[in-house]
Amino acid sequence: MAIIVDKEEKRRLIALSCKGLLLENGIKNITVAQIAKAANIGKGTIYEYFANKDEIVFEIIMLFVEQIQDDLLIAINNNNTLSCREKMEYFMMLVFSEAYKKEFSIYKEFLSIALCSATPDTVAFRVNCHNSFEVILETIINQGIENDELHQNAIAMIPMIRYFHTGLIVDVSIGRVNAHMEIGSFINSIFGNIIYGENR
Amino acid sequence: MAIIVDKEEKRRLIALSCKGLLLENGIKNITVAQIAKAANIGKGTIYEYFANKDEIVFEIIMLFVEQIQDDLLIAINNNNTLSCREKMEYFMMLVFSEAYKKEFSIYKEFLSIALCSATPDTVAFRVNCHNSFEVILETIINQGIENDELHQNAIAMIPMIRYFHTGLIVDVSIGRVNAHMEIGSFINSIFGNIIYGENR
Amino acid sequence: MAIIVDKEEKRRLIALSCKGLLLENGIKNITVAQIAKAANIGKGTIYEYFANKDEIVFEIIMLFVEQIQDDLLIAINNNNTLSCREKMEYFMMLVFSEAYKKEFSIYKEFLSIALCSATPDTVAFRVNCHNSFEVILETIINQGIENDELHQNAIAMIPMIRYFHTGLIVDVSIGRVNAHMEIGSFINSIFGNIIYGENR
Amino acid sequence: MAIIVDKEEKRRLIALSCKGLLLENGIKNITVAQIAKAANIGKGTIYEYFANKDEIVFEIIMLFVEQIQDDLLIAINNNNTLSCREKMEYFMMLVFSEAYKKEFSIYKEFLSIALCSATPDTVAFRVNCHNSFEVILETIINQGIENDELHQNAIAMIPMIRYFHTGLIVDVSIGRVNAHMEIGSFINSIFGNIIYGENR
DNA sequence: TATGAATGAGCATTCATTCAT
DNA sequence: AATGAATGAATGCTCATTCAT
Repeated sequence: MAIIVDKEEKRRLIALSCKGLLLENGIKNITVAQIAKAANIGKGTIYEYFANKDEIVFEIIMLFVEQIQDDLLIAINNNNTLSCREKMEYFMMLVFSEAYKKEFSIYKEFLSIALCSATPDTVAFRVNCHNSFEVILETIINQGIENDELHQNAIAMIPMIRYFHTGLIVDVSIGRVNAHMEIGSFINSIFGNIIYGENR
Repeated sequence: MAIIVDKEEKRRLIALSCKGLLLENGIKNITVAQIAKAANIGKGTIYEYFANKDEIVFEIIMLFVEQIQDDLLIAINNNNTLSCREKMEYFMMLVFSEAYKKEFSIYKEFLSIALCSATPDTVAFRVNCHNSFEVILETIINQGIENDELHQNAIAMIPMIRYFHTGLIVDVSIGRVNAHMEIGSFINSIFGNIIYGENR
Repeated sequence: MAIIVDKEEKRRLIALSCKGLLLENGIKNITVAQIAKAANIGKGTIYEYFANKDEIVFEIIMLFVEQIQDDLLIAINNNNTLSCREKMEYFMMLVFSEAYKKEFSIYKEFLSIALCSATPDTVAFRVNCHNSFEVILETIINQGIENDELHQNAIAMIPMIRYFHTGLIVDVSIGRVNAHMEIGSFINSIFGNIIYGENR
Repeated sequence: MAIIVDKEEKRRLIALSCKGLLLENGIKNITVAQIAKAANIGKGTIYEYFANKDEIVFEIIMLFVEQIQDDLLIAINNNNTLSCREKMEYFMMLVFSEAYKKEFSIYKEFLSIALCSATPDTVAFRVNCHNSFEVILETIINQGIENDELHQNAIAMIPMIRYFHTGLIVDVSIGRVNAHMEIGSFINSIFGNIIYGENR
């Protein structure tokens, strides 16, 4: 009896074989030939599982981003000695750390691609990223509320934090911005009860 | 004697002729042949004024972004009846408005390109963008401080607002985010004296 | 299963299809598009078998020069009624004959290219040419020694004969030199026991 | 009264300004723009004195080769302590010496160009080169005859020596030939009264 | 006479995708 | 199901030459 291969499973396997390739070359410079070689299959076979190159690239990126998110989640959950504030700082800094240099550049490439080609798939994936990100933030903030580090209404900050974080990623990539300092100020303004509006 | 041309001036002129082209096709799909045609000059002439294609594209983008910033500045200064809060909202919403749809997409493309190729020129330009943006914000916030709409320390918010705004641009481009709503919440949290940190 | 092609064999076939093309246009004016058309394959296919245009051109030239050498060898071996002196004359004259006009011009182009771009491949090939040339000369000279037409030490002349011949090719190409006459004199000086140095 | 410039004189002057340029870049990579800059005149002006680029290049090359020949002549005449044999060796070796490395490569380029484009001008120039070369050789050989180093008939060797020398230049450029050794053997065979033909 | 701005034909090379086997 | 040979459209850039001033 012939082996029936689960297409979705095979897509994953192909994508998985390319992680190293992506880290070495970046998304932009990858070719289908390289992917086929890395996955140890024929070029034609790729097209049995993916409609076009973009689909493959996307599958690999998804794998990556999910990986980063898992890392974040694990890192946060495994550090129960940290305060909410510390966790949030840790959480926001992780992608800027030296250890994540290559992953960071892949993430930037994802942003770059996604910015200009908002297909239903990219959108869905990006929404999914948001959610994962927010779940983690929620966990952290909830702990903060329990610890009396934060008010109940801090949950409402989540989208804003996300925008801040994304914007920071972009500006760190482009300009001469010091991520650590900016995150420090930001967290300070949250936890420091700084009031900007005049109380009238 | 042959005509002596002001190179910098000519660069501008060439770039200017291509604004429409860029709006139609987007940055990614533009070719040197198209640029030459749009500027009504020969392909070779392009290379008398620009070292390579990237330089031309960059010049055109600069023109665009500067235009947007000028529009912002004028819009803010010409609306003296608006409160600080209204101005800030207006300021943050402008790029998302229907009238700026095409310019918005050019700006996204700039971000997309800059994210993955941080040349000294892109960095310098991006830093310059920051500054212009911050100058406008400062004007708005200073007015708010004078009006007693904002505390003195509100000036410190500027970088954060910028990151928030950039992040929002990215997420609006990629995901299903409602810019108007998010900006509303954000401004609310600034002007509403919402305290997130527990007062201990 | 897809067809597996012998790359080396295919290189030869492609080169072979271009012999006529080269003879018509000369090496300098050939384009990859022409080569592809002559070989009746796609332009991209060329690059499956050759790293760049130079490699293709080189392969075609090799084909030509090998052909000339084979012709020489055959001509020499098939004319056993000729004396050593006659054979040597025949050998040196062949490339200048009307029948080899086009091949001669290809050889000149090879010299022209090789003169200014001594890659390892050109060098190896040229060394190989030397050797073939010398093998033929050796055969001829050995026969002369057996026939008592030449001294034993005549073998030592081989490199000098080769330089003479190459130099003559260059000068015939460039100046108004009569190959037949020059070869005649040269052979005369060899077989005529002419002594140039004073016997002291 | 306007200055009437002798066209031929101006051609020379332009060519002269480019000697350094040629030595740096080689003939192949030179552009008209570079020539104009080096000569400190406009690009258009070049075409007042030369019909096309080839003509300019040719003028520069002529200058060079003449220079080399002058050097040779001077070197030979200024070394009156040398024997005829030593002079001939010196004469043949000069172009291969380290001091003439760049000039040698220019000469190779000349050969390369001339091999494939035998215009009346190139031919005339090449013939002229022959003559200069032969004049020098004649001087050397005549001295040898006076010194009893050589027979009267040695004069007849001149063309052969020239072919040998040209061939050697080509082979040194292309293959792995040791000029010094080959010249040594050649001179030895001339001055050593080696007889190749059997005395019957 | 001198200029230098403008030109555009010309060309090697890449790579996603197809399809015969 | 798997393959990999074949493809050809698509594009940035150079540079000799012209010609208006």
